[in-house]
Amino acid sequence: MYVAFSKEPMRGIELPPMQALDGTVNSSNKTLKAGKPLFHEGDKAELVYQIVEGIMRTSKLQANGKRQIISFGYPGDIVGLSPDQVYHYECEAILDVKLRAIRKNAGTTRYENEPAICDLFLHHAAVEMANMQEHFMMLGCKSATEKIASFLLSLGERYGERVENNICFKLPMKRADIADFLGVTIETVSRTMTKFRKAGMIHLADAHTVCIVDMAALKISAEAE
Amino acid sequence: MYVAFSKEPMRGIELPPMQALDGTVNSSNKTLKAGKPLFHEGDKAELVYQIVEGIMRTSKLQANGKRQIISFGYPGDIVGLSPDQVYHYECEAILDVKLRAIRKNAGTTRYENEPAICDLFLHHAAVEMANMQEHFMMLGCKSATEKIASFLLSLGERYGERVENNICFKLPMKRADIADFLGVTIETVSRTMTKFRKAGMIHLADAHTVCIVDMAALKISAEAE
DNA sequence: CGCGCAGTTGAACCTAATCAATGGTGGTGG
DNA sequence: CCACCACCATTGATTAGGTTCAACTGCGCG
Repeated sequence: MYVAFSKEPMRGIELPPMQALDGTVNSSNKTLKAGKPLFHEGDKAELVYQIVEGIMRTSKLQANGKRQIISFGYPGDIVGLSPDQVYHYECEAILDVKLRAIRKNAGTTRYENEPAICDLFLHHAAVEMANMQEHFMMLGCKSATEKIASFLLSLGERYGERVENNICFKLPMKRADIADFLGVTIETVSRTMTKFRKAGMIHLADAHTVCIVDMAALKISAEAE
Repeated sequence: MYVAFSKEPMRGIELPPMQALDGTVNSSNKTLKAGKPLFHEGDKAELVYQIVEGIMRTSKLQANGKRQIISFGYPGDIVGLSPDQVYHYECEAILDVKLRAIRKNAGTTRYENEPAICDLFLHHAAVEMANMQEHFMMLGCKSATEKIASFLLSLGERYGERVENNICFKLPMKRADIADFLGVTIETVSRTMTKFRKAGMIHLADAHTVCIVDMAALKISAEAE
């Protein structure tokens, strides 16, 4: 689910056979329009989902209105796992999404009797935790320039396609999402992207289409102290 | 394992019966002196541990030498879980610790055949992830003053004892650990603690013994925008 | 007694936030 | 079909919070 630095391949194929949920036909699939919430922090945590198609964001809100984006969820990622009976974060669609409900939390959060699902979730959680640890480095140790360079590199590594020797990809999220993911302001994201563009490190066909032109320079920007 | 805001009680008692590991007597227990490492990032991940006594820290290092403390581990917490065959962070003792090795990762990271352990780890992981999400808020959304106030409050809530109407507790870690946990400098930690002290919000018997004198004021400092 | 480490305090600097204005784009309705 | 509006992104000027560099203090231990 994490964007930052994961080398983990998508795992959508590894799911155990779909279960009938509540006996309701098709209750195990769901679609959601871009911008719509899947659940909110504090909602009763009934279902765990896997993203089949589209992109989501998970986030937490502070009392003062500030928001921290926890992760961007891509196909294969799992959202909604909770240690108790409520969700602990917001989850919204950034693009139109298709989801599979993997499991209904029928009054328990324990999985002793479902070893296949338990193992799937645990493995997913361990991957996610490793990625979250990378994200901590991002938030705690890096300058704004380093954060944005790292962010672009990680998206390029994972979702980029080679076009005429450049690595190109879409930035489906808004500048505000990137800002809240990296713990900087919208203005800083914008200024830094412009700086990279003017330095010839990236090319922006439009605000949401990035080509990494000078990978080496971008890597230096991502690690420079 | 997380310090920030978890309401989860200690879970040391919930462990399944101790397993014989490699047939070696007592190989399942371990002690470590303060300051000594349990494992390093990149080490082969053979064992998962539960802290029985003492306090640990887990951290990651950047190329430029900067360090991010991921968590402070207290008794009951689990360290060493990994999605693959290597540890992804450093783990060191802050005080002398006693550990139980819960499981040897004998060439696999999957737990389908051990539902009790899998469920234990998954539940722990879900708690930990919820706590990490709180830590993201800390790093991404809060000012230095808010970070340090929040940190003191969370320690007070969890480990504090009431002494003459104040909440008192030990800060076993160094200022540098707190700084690297919160993503600020040592000087900022020191200055902010002094500020709280001079404002009559806390009392410091020594640098590692805190009493929260004015809880309400500290809570305001932790949330003020 | 003196060394070394941890913590505190001070002063100058700098990065990124804030405040403010402008440019661009997509969608809606006249 | 075009005009208008709302939202998003960019850019500029100023400010402030936190870092950096530096000096000093206090304590534990050989």
